[in-house]
Amino acid sequence: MALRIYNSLTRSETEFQPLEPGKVRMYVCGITSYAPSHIGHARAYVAFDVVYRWLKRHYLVTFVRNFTDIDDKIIKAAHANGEDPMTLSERFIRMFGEDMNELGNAVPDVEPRVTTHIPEIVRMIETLEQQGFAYRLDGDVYYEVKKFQAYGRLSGRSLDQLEAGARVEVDERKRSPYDFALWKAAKPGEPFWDSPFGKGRPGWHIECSAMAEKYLGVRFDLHGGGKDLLFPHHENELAQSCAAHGTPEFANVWMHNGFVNLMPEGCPKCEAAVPEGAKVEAGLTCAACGYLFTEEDFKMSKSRGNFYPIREVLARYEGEALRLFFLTTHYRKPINFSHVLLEDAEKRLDKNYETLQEIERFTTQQTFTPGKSFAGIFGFDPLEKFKEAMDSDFNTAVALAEAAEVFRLANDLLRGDENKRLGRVLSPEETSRLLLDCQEMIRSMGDILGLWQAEPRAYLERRKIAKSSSLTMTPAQIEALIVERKEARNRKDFRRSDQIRDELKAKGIVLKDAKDGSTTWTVEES
RNA sequence: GGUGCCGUCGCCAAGUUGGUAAGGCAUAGGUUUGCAAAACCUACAUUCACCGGUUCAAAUCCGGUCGGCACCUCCA
Repeated sequence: MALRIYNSLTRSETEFQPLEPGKVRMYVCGITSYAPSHIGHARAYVAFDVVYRWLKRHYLVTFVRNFTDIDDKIIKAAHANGEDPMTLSERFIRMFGEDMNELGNAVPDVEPRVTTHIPEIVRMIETLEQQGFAYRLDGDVYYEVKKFQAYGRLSGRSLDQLEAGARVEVDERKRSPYDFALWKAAKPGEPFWDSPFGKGRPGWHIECSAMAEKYLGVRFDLHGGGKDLLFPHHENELAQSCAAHGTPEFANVWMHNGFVNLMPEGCPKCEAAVPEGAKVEAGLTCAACGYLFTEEDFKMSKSRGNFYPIREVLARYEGEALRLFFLTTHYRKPINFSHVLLEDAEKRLDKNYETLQEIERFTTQQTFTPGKSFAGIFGFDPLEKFKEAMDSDFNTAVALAEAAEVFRLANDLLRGDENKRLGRVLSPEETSRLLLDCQEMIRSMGDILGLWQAEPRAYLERRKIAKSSSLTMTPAQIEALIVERKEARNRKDFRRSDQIRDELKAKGIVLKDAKDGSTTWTVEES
């Protein structure tokens, strides 16, 4: 089956055909580095990371994601704390890199910055000026949207419609309120570069056009970003690039991811609206379902302005859990951010790693004999269905369902008694071989989704430590009680052994007895 | 005012070129266990906001109603 992608430009899902056989060139709009990146960024870049990984399976991909490192907001933020704009920008770029790493996102092939591409930008503005698409105004240079026939094609609006809406503040000097700055004259105290238009800096939009051209050419395959960028950012990029290149097309396929919505003023669990005048604060319960509001819920409601920094989330949850949470919803649909859902994702991930650990334990202790493959024995191939899901406009929700099937089968195999699906008992050798197949499938799916790549033992150990922070006992004390319980069990003193179990349970520690007689412990999440 | 999206089990969420409802969490019963935990098995939407239409057949198409959201201004 061929890969089909929803194209914002045509508003339809179509089969993907690279411009150049075997190769894909993609551009994704990066951040403006003036503040810590938020969960909206996290979702967008996880979504496009999966796109990148999937495309890499079939093509030689060049992935470009820029940094807009000079901009009004950066200058403003820098002035606010008496810092050099470049220093501030650099700091947030570094933070962004750390956040992306925690989320398991691959590093793009090129991460160009505006400030190191001023000549390319200036050259493009000059071209636009020569072609009659730009005009100068008091040291600024503007793009004249009326000169570009197809303006509005991407976002599906006409200039007439836009002007009827008229929510932009009107700058009387401009020929149209929708004309946008290609170059901005420097005000005193602002950073600037010399140019034929005077001292100044690039406007927003032009940097992406110039850098895309430099690294990907006049035409390329994919252009991505958040839904909010569709207008005006992408519309303007398209207008600039086509005008400067004298071509009717720019990116072949435009992809836009849906938003992360923060919870409204209501209960995060049952979504019951908070009655007028009622107080919502941490420690109170929801009248409808009894859910206990936490500090975070409250904070989230207050910060509807999109500011939930990635690192605040990562301080409490595994980056991989946040990733899994995003992937349970198709990338184009909006997703509601909530702690309840994130905890679900984290629990699911913990169980996945427990299964992976069990597989490892079993298969390293057991030899296997070659024989029929997984698909040959079970009569179906989860990997094929997984691929079909990915080919359907990157349907990670369905892909995840296929992965869940493999995990269930692996657990079934690990039980060691009659296999329910096959209706017979498998030999250890056969079980081992099938488990290795499962492991291989999970690794392979995970390689695309950016999940399940950690060493299970290391992951589980880290989780245990993270969850232990609220514990009143040290691991050594716990281990000592486990030893005592084992002795009690050996002499069949179940009263004492259960007493120890209950004691630990009360402190949030759950014991797990394995078949081989060993006992492990996990921390119950509060 | 303009443009677009969405409303599927208690919660999250697939499915919309029409053909008889994926998966996860939760819940109930069972197997297993000295007891647990985990795991596995079984059950859990004759129904897809509502109303009407097209059709042999609709969650999927058409019209309408109600409800939620986004964009048109910086924003992933």
